[in-house]
Amino acid sequence: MSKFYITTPIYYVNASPHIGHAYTSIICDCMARFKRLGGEQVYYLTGTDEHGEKVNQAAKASGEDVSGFVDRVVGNFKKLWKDLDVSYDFFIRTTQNEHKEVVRKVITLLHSKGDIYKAKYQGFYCMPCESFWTPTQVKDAGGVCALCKREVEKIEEENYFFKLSKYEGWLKSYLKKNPSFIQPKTRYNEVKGFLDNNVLADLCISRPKSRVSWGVEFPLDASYVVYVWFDALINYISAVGYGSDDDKFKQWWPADLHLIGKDILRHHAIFWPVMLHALGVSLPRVIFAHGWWKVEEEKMSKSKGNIVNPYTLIKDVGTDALRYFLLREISPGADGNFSYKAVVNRINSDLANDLGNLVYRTLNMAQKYFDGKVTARKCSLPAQFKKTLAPLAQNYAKYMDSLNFPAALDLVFAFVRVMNKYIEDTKPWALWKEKETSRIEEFLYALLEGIRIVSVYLYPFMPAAAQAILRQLGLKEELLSLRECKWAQKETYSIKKEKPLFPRIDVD
RNA sequence: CGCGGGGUGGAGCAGCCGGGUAGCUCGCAAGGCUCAUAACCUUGAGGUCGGCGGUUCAAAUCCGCCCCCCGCAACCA
Repeated sequence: MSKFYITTPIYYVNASPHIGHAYTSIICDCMARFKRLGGEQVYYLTGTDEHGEKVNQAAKASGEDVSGFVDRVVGNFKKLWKDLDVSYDFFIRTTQNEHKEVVRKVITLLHSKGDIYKAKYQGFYCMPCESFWTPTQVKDAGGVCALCKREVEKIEEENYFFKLSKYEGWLKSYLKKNPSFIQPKTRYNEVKGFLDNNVLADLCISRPKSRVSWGVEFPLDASYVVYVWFDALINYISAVGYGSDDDKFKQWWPADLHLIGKDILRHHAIFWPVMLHALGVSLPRVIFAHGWWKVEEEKMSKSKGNIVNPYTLIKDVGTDALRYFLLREISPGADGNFSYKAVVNRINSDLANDLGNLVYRTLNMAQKYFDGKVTARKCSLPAQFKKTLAPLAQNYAKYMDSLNFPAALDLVFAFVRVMNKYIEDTKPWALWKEKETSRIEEFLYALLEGIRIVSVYLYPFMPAAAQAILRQLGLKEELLSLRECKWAQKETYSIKKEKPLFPRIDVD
């Protein structure tokens, strides 16, 4: 049995989760569930990044002590994942001792290998960004922080540096040899372009406690804490036993997929691979950066006040419909536009009209005509089913593996539409008047089999709906496996019809 | 000449790598049906594939030039 280790970024806890966080975790959840459907052993890691001055300040701003504050925000994240049916296997917090231990081990090891050194640093520091700038960088930016354009502070202090520069050549050749390491392709090009146009400077990985107090204490020098990103990235290995549980680490590492947002591409595509290489640890197989949701064509931002709250959406449309919208509307590399109109439109046409109505009308006929008991009769696969089911079976996994969720769903819904058409073409209401009961039963059996198969394919996207379908077909959840996507697996159906899966949403 | 995306019927997108009748969803129009969530099914209207030029028997797809839009600040997936 093969394994699949998938990760979200660890979310920064200076504020509560919004739709973007939900999107990232839902993508990973869809992948994780898809892999489980295929019988793979999955380890789905998520968690929180809790150090750094910004967290400290956020805690102060809300009048809480830091550890109470982070606990509370972490609670918000965990609750959201529960409500969104995010099936992670482990939740790591960078404030956990186990993690901090590993961070210290990593630094000690890199130091012993000669990749960390202490140096006096002269330059400029941007407090809010926790970033250093050389005089040239500040000058180019016009005398301010090159990132945020705010005032910088001239500083001269000693810090610890990680020798990124030493590995620049290695990283370039690694990327050249592994063109699928960073996905999608545009992001790969971006990283390559960045490396071609810039010289990698060594990375400052310590912060004096006088300035940043909330962090992992630097192992070589108690007057410093570890730079928050250096601490954070290590979660991907500390969570699976690096430096503490060799068997576990061997079982799961390397990660098969680091899913990230495009904003943190450089940390994952440059710092992280070099850190691992310097440690002598193998690299993750794929780093995939997804796009961003715009809201009504505008960038989502706190300052614009247009942050979409996932809880409001769960309340309005439900978890499955929200997951479906986010995964169906755009494929993960691209940016997308979020609007309530688009959400409602998508739900009504795909979920209520096509899928929900198909299930409802089919079950209704099964009850009306056969009192809910439908048995296989000459259950050969209708020709029109075969025509769409074959490409579905053939390409579903391929699309899922490449995170092309819209393409996978298109295939599934093409089959849903074929079944709706099959009902029109067969005209069961006419057959009923002619007392052609055995033909109707054959027809209904075909539909029930088709719906059963659809429920399996939809499970990664809408786990609760898939389970509800199986339940109404009188089947057990264990049948959620790609192996079950074959025709005529069941002999009898005992229908237990419930309310429509997805009620239409009326807009006022 | 900074870097990276993008410009395809009313809207949103796929197709472009490996040229060969322009595809999907929504919307719109007409019709059909009634098992069904005013749902479903059929048919139709609607595109000089940003512009110009080149390669080719043939270009949305390859090459060159040009125009326009977005990101490459912060909060932040």
